[in-house]
Amino acid sequence: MIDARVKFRHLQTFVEVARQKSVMKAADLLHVSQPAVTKTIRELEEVLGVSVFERDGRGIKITRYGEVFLRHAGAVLTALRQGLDSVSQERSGDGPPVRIGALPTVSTRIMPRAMANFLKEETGSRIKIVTGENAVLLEQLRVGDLDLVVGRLAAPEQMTGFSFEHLYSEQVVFVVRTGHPLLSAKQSVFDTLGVYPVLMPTRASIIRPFVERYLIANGIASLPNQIETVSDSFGRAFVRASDAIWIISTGVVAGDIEDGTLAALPIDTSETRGPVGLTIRANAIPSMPLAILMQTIREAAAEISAAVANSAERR
Amino acid sequence: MIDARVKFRHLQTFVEVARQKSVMKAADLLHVSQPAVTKTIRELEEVLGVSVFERDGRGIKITRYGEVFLRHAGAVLTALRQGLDSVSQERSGDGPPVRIGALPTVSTRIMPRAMANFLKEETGSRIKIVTGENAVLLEQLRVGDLDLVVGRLAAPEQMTGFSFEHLYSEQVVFVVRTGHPLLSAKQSVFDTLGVYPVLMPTRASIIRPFVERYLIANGIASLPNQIETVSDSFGRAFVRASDAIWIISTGVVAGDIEDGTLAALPIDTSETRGPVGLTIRANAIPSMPLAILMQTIREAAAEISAAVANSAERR
DNA sequence: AGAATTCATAACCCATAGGTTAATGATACG
DNA sequence: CGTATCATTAACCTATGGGTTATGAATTCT
Repeated sequence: MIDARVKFRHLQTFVEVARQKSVMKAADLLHVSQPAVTKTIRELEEVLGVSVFERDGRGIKITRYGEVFLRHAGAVLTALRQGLDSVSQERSGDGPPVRIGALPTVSTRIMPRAMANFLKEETGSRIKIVTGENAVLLEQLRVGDLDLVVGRLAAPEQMTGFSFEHLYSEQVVFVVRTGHPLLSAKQSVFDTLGVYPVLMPTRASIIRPFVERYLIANGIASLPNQIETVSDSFGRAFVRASDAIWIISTGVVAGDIEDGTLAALPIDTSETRGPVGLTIRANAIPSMPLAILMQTIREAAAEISAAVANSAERR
Repeated sequence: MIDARVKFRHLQTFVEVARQKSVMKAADLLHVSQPAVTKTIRELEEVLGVSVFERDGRGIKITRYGEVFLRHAGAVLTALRQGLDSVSQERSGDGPPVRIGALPTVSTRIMPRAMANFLKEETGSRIKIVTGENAVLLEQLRVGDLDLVVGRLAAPEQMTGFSFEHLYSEQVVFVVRTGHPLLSAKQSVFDTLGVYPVLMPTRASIIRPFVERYLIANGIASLPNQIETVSDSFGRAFVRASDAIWIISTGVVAGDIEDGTLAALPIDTSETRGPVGLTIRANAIPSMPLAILMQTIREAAAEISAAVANSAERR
C-alpha cells in the first residue's frame, strides 16, 4: 500500500524545484510562499527517507536520489495528466483527433485498408493523417503533435524515448516504366545506371543511407542526374513518362508493379531490407481510439503480408 | 496544471472499487466505512466531469469512461509505487542486485573502469555481471532477468521494446600475434588469408553478419580452418601461440595491441563499424543503483574514447 | 566587512479533507 | 410481499493539510 502521506502536491513541487533548480523560483511558479515549498520538500524527504536536494552554495542541488525519483515523479504526473484529459476529451464527444504520421511506404497500401477497418468500429473519433519526411514526423511525435508514426524503423539515435512494434519487413526496389530499355538489357544493370535520370529518396529519409550503402557496395560512387523527392505522386508520374529510374520502397509502388504500369529492375536489393512498424512514445498510454486504430493497422499489415506471400510466393 | 482536488486516495479507491466491482468490498479492503468510498468516488467524478461507475442492479458497473481512466490510474499508482521503493529500498541497504549483461567488447575495457567508479559511489548495492552471447542476453533483458545490456546495437528486429543509448562506435579488427608473417607481407592480405586458421565470432553474435559482409565484399567467399568462439580468453591464448587470425571487436583486444602482444593487420575495416551502447527495456525506469551504474558506464566510455583519441589520433 | 540573496526553521492559523454514524432509496431473493 | 443487500444521501465532527509571516543561517557579491 502506498504511503498515504504523499500527495500530488509533493510531486509537483518536487518536480518544479528540480526543474528550476531553485526553491524561490519554484515557489513563484507555484504561487505559494517560499517556506511552503521548503516544507513540502521536507515532507517528501520524510516519506522517502532520503534527501532529494542538498544545499549548494547559495542555491540547491539535486541529489542522486533526487535524480532517480525525479523520473518516477515525472512519470506519475504525466500519467495522471493524460488520465484526466483522456476522459475530459472523451466526454466532449469529439476530442482532438487521433493524429498519425504515415511514411509514404504505408500510406498507399496499409493505411487505406486499416482505415476502412477502423471506420467499421464506429468509434466516432476523427483521424488526422499526415504524410511527410521521417525526421519531421518523429519530431512531431516526440513533441506530442502526433500520437503514432507508421513506417520504417528510424536510426537508433533517433529512437530514444520511443518504442517500436515490428509489423513486417520490406526493401527498396529500382523501378522503371514497363518497356524500359534496362529491362531487356543483356549486360549488368549497374553499368548503365548512370545513363538515366535517377529519383532518390531525400537525405532526411530513413531509407536513404540504405540506398547509398547499397550503391557503393555495387560499385557506384555517385550518380549524375540525381533528383531527390518525397512525393510519390510526382515520382510515379515522372517515371511513367520518362526513362528515369525510381529508387523507392516496395510498398509505394507495389500497386503499380502489380497492374503492370511499372516494373522492378531484376537486381537483388535484399541488403536494403528493413523493418516497418509502429512507433509511439515509449511511456504514453494509447487512448482508446488510438489503441483500436493500432489494432486495425496490425490486421491490415497481416492481411497484406499474407496476400503478398500468396501471390509472389515470397519467403 | 493538474486539478488540485485529485488525491492519490481517489485513484486508489477508484482502482480498488473497479477491481472488486463492489463498493462494500472495496471499503473493507481499504479499512474505511462504505459511505466514505462512495463519497470519494463522487469527488473523483466531480473532477472528471463524468461518471465512472453506474448502478447495475444491486451492485455497480464501470462505465466506458471508467474503463479509460482505469488504465491511467493504474499507471499512475504503479509509477508512484516504483518511485517510492526505488529509493526507500535503497535506504534499507540491500535491494535486489543490479543485473547487467556485458558483451565481450565492453567487458575488458569499459566495464572494469565503470565498476571502479561505481564502487566509489558507495551505493552498497550488489551487482551481477553476466557475459554471454548477444541473443541470450537480450532475451534475458526482455524477460526481466537482466536490467541492462552493454554492447553492440542489435539488429532492429530484436530491438522492439528496447531503447538504446549510443556510447561510442567501434569496428572489427583482424589481429595476429606480433611477428606474424602477414604483418610484413608485401602482397595484399586477403590473398593469403586462407592459409592461416581463422577465429570467427559465433553465428549468434551481432558482429558476425558484419564480418561476413565484409569478407564477401573483399572477395573472400569462404574460409577454411574456421573456428567459432565467444571466449576471448581462448582467442587471446590461441592467437598468441599460433599463426591464427582473430576477427574480433576492437574493444576486446585493445589492451593486447597496446602492450604489443598482438597486432592488427593493416586493412581498412571501417565498413564493420557500428554503435556500442546501453540497451534497456524501453519503458522501464531505471532503479537508483542502475541509474548510477549507467552514469558511471557513460563516464568510463567517455574517458576511454578520449584516451583513444589522444593516443592514436583517431578521427 | 557589510549588503544582498537564498534556503531553512519556528510559531501560528484556519479551512477542509476525510472520516464518522444514522437514515433513505433501490433490487434481488425466498 | 416482506426482508436482506448494497449503494446513496445527509448531518456532523476533528485532525491536520496547507498555508501564512517573521526570523535565522549560510554564501556570494561588492
